[in-house]
This record gives sequence, C-alpha cells and structure tokens, in this order.
Amino acid sequence: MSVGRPPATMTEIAAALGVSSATVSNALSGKGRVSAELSAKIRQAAEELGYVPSHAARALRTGRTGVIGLVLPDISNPLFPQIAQAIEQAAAAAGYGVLIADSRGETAQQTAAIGRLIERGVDGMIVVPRRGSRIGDIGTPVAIIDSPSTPGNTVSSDHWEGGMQMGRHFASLGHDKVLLIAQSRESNVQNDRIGGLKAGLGDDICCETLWVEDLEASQGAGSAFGLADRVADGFTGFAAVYDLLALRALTELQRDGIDVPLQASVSGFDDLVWSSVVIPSITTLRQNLSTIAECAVEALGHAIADSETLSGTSIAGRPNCERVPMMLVARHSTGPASGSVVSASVNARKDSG
Amino acid sequence: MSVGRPPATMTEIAAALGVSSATVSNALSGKGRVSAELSAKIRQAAEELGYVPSHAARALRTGRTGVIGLVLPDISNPLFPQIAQAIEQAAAAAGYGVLIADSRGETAQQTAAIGRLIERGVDGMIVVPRRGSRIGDIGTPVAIIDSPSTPGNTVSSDHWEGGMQMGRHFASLGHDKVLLIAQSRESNVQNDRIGGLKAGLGDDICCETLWVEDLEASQGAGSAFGLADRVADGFTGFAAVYDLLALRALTELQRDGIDVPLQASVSGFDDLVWSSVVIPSITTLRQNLSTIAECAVEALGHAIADSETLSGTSIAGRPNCERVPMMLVARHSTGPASGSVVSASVNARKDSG
DNA sequence: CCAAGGTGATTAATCGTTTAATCAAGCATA
DNA sequence: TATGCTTGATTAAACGATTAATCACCTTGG
Repeated sequence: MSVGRPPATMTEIAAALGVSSATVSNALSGKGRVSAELSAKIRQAAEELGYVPSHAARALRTGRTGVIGLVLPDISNPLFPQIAQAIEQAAAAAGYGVLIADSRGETAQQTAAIGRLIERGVDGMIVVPRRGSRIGDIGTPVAIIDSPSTPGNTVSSDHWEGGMQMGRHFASLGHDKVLLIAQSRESNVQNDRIGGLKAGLGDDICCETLWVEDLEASQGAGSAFGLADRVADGFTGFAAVYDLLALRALTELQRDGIDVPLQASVSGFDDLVWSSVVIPSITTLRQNLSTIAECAVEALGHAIADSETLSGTSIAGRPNCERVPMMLVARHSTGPASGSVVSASVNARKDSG
Repeated sequence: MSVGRPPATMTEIAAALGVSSATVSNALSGKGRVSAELSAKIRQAAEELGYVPSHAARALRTGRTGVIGLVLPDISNPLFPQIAQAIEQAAAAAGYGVLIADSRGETAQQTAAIGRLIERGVDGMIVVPRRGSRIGDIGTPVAIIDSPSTPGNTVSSDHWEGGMQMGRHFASLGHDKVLLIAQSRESNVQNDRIGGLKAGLGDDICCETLWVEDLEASQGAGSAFGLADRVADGFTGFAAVYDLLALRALTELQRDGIDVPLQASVSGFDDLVWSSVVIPSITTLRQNLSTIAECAVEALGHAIADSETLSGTSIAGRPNCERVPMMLVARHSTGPASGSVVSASVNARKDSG
C-alpha cells in the first residue's frame, strides 16, 4: 500500500534500535541468542518500518532461492490449470514460489525448459513429463507427477484402481459390451487406466479398445469414431480414458440420434470443467489434485533437504503417496444398459452438479 | 549434464586467467573496456568452465530479479493454460522468468497473491483481473490483460469487434432471431462481446440476451437453458459469449433432438481445446494470444524501464496494441438458418479442424 | 620534451543476509 | 580470588556480480 518508498532493510532496523544487524537477523529468524525483550522490540520495529526481507540477498547467502520450477507438457492438456493451481497453493503454503516452464509438446523443449529453470536457480522442480519421455538425472531435486508405472520420485493418482472403479460401475449397470476409448499407446497413464478398466469389467464382459491415434493415422485428424455402428453391433458402454474423448464420444452419439444414457452410457476421466455442465453431465473420475500437489511439494522439499546434507543427487523413493485414490463422480451420462435390469441403488448416488 | 559440481563463478574464471573479476564481468556483459582478444579468451573460459551467472547475486546488486509475476483469476477459466503458455513464451524470449500466483476466484486472494509476488521481488507483473475487480496502484509496474474498456496499462483482444464479426456471420447466414447467451453482467469482456454482437447483427435482426447468472439465481446452478422452447419460438441462432456456454447450449439442443446446424446454429468465443473436437465442431472466435502476450510483456518491459528513470509509479498508456483483432473460425455448428436462402460462399470457408 | 588524452585493465565498495567467531559480563563453583 | 560456564550481544567475513573510481601505460600534439 505504501507506494514508492523502498522497503526497510535489516541494517536500517538495527540502526534505528542501536543494535547490530546480526542481532536483528537472529531475532527475526529465532536462531541465535537474543533476549526476549529485545527480540520483541526488534519485531515491532520491523513491523513499523515495513520490513520486507530481501529474497535476493538471502538467496545469495544461503544458496537457496525458495523457488521451485513447474515443468508442464503440452498446454493442450486441459487438466493443466488445475494442476498448476494445486501446486501453486501447496508451494505457497510451504513457502515456495512457483516458476513455470512450458515444454510446448516437444521433448527437446522439455529439456530446454528444465535448463532455463536451473539457470534461474530453482531449488528443485516438479515435472509433469511429456508422454513417453523420461526425466534423466539433472543434478537438481525433482518430483514427478505421472503414473505409478513411472520409476523415480513419483507422485500420482492410482489410475489403475480408478479404472477398476469405473469398470465396476459399468458392470453394476449391467453393460456387457463396452468400448474402451484411448488416445495413445505411449502414455503410462492411459495404459494404467485401460488395465484397470478391464480388470473392473471382469472376464464376463466383452470389451474392445479403440486407439484414436491409430484411427486418426488412417482416417485423418478429427475423424468420427463411428460409434453409431458400434451401438448397432451391441455396444452399450463407452468408457473413455479422459474427458475430452468422452465429450467427443458423447456429442457424436447425440448427433447420430442415440440417446445418452438411455441407449448408451459414456464416461471419462479427470472431471474437467465442462464435464458437469454438458447435457447430460458426464460420469467421470476425479483426481485428488490437491493431495497430489501437497505430496509432490513435500517430496520435493525432502529431496531438497537431502541434497544439502548428502552430497550427490537426491531422488529418494520418498513419497508414501505414490498412489493417491481417485473418486468416482457418477452423473447423468451413464445409466443401466438398455434392456437390462439393475438395482435402483446404483443410480441413486448420482449428483446433479 | 555435468552433475553435482557447482557452477563456476566469475571469480573462478578470473583466477583461472589471471585477470580481475571486474574484467570478466565487463567482457561477459560487453559494457566496460576490454580488448577483443582478452574478451574472447574470457568467453571461451566461461564456456569451458561451465559458467552460469548467479541470478541471486545479480538481483542483489542491480535490484532487478528478471522475474515477472503472472496473476490469474479463478482457474476454472479454461483459457488460462493458453494465456500462461503465451506469456511464458514471450517472457522467456525477453529474458524474464514467470512466477505464477493464483487468485482462487476471490478478490481478497487476488490482493494477497499480488503481495506475495511483490515480496518475492518481481520486477513487474501481468494481471488478468478477476471479473469486476480493479487493480489499484501497487507501486510496481503492471500490465493488465482484460478488455479495452478497462482503463490503465491494458492489452486486450478487441472483443467488441470480434462480436461484430460473429454478428455479421449470423446475419449473412440469414438468421433473423438470435439468442445471445452470457454469464455475468459484471464482466467487461462479456459486455463488449454482447455489444459487438448486437452491432453486427444490425437492427433488422431480433435478438435477446439470456443472462445465465440470472437464470441460475432463480432456478439453481446447472439448470437447463430451455433452448428447445426458444427454437419453438422461432430462434435459429444461439451466440454464446464463450465456448463453455456454447458447449452447454449445443449439448442441450442435441439432447432435445434438435439438429445443429440444420435446425439451429451455435457459436462461442475463445476456441478452446474441445471446440474443434466436438461433433459438430463449434464455430468460434479465436484470440491472438501470442500477440497479446508479446504486447503485455513488452508494455511491462517499458513500464519497468520507466519506473527506474522516472521516480514514482509507472503505468503509461503505452501499448499500441490495445485492441488486438480476433479471428473468426467458422466450423460446423453454424449454418444457414432453416428455411432461408444464402449464398454458398459463406459456408465454403469452413475448415474441418 | 612535456602535458593531454585515450586505452585496457585493476581496486574496492556495494547490494542485504546469514553465520561462525569473538567478546564482555554475570554468576556459580572450587 | 581465580576459573569456568552461560547468556546476550557484536564483529566481520562471506555469498557473486556490478560499477564508479583509479591507475599504468602508450600515443599524440604542441
């Protein structure tokens, strides 16, 4: 609020009180030996003079900037804002600032982005790796958010178990022919989800996987999934591996005059903004991003601490939250398979949000 | 790549070459007087020793951190990733790092977020203000991304002119009863878009505005827009003020068995990820975010430079890009009004992406 | 031949904090 | 009374880059 005037320094506080700047530092950090009353006086003076610590000076002296980097893959991932928000939140709570770096989809850019962060002197970084890429040892503490299948200092949702929940959801609704829709075979996350879905559906349910990358390779980008034909073939369930695919499926079915959820059920993953807003609203699995962010920041904090005592380069199998559970959000895009009879209780737990 | 070993300092380079550290500084920054050959040797040595400048030391000495803050409103805005990416890109090109701060939707948080950034010593910040909030004078250079209606150091798309383009698009397709769909009366951006739409539609076309906040206040959040009734009333065009509303409208129409674009046309703003993927793909207006980001960073750079020479607090009416044009992306959700006759050329410019 | 001016480099102070080392008392113990 | 320990504070040296001031040397011009 007080505009223009540069913030006071420790030296100024010291001068104002006639003590040494070391004493001020000790009082404010609570580290050295300072009498209670002097300490109180110093704190008060600091308050009155509008003292703001110089992060630059502290960083220079201690070698720690109090800033962590957040490396994100291609921006097109609509889950990114939520991740970024959760990380920023958790980092701020832990006293860190968050510097962003975008890898613009390319692996080379990912490396460059990491380099830029290191040059800026971040204490560590959190990486959401680009699909199919590995983060080598970069001489800086790192925490990775990906899938539990990724080795290393990784925090993640339990995508497999989530898939299983969704598989069971379809099973309980009486579907017996379900199409799994995924984008890329390279993605650990998608593979985990697919595996879980199959496990949840069980052996009695017929399921098949549509890989969109294959489809688009042959038919061109943005081509239709041909779901109406699938419905004609007896498919009643369409479980997509993330919400964008679910939305694509939903609108295609609707366009072709197929009623969702009466004739076909559709589900996604991630609970993106629009999922609750679309009509019918989409049944999906929500990640507990705030927990993941907290875990990632905490794990990174440990890695940073370790990298100081132990020489060498961190990365411990630290986080005990390697598999954060996901939450099924049942909404209106899934319902009993047409022609099947199910207990009413299943549908009762839908919310309207 | 060289792991573990701390990066070399200027002093080390100086020692290795038997010169003074000041000379190294001069050679590397090209400022003082250094002979060409010595300068070359210094550069080479720096390269070989893997010199990485200490941002902390530089910041301490010069008072500039080379970091700018990016303050974003509620994360739920799906345009955020694109903005963040564009800013990060432009900032990196200008040699700045980007520290993010999230205002979590509340104005109080916005102020707190700004405060945190200032404490971290950012040289300036770019703010995407929360709807209806003002950014006071905060004693730090600022650039704002909002609407041209916002006073101050503002960069923005020309939402009004964009609305006009879309209005004309509907007019050229022969629609004569169009429903405008908006969320909040407080939003400068939305008001601009609405104004432009009305202007573009012209006086001959009947139009009405549906304010979703009013609807939800009376009917509860997530309630349907009741568009089928509107179609029955003769509405053939539905122009939403951003893509999320357009998507909501599209799916509601589809659910009720109304064919888009045969019986009704739907459009949005912002060209979010899903807009091109949905079936039918959504006609929308794309913002030129990279230009906006470049302008914002450049304007901020000037503001920062000014704030050093001129005492007092910056904010000049600098940017000559106060109204960056938007681009109409005609896709498959809009078409000739049912029963009207239009020239074929209009539909010809659709793309399939 | 001497003063003036230019060139290429060095010296040393500075930015604001942290922290190891030191110091002056005060008080208890032997 | 001399010794040792504790407490509360100070001194001073870093951290690494920037930069004004200074200096030594060499070239020119008068």
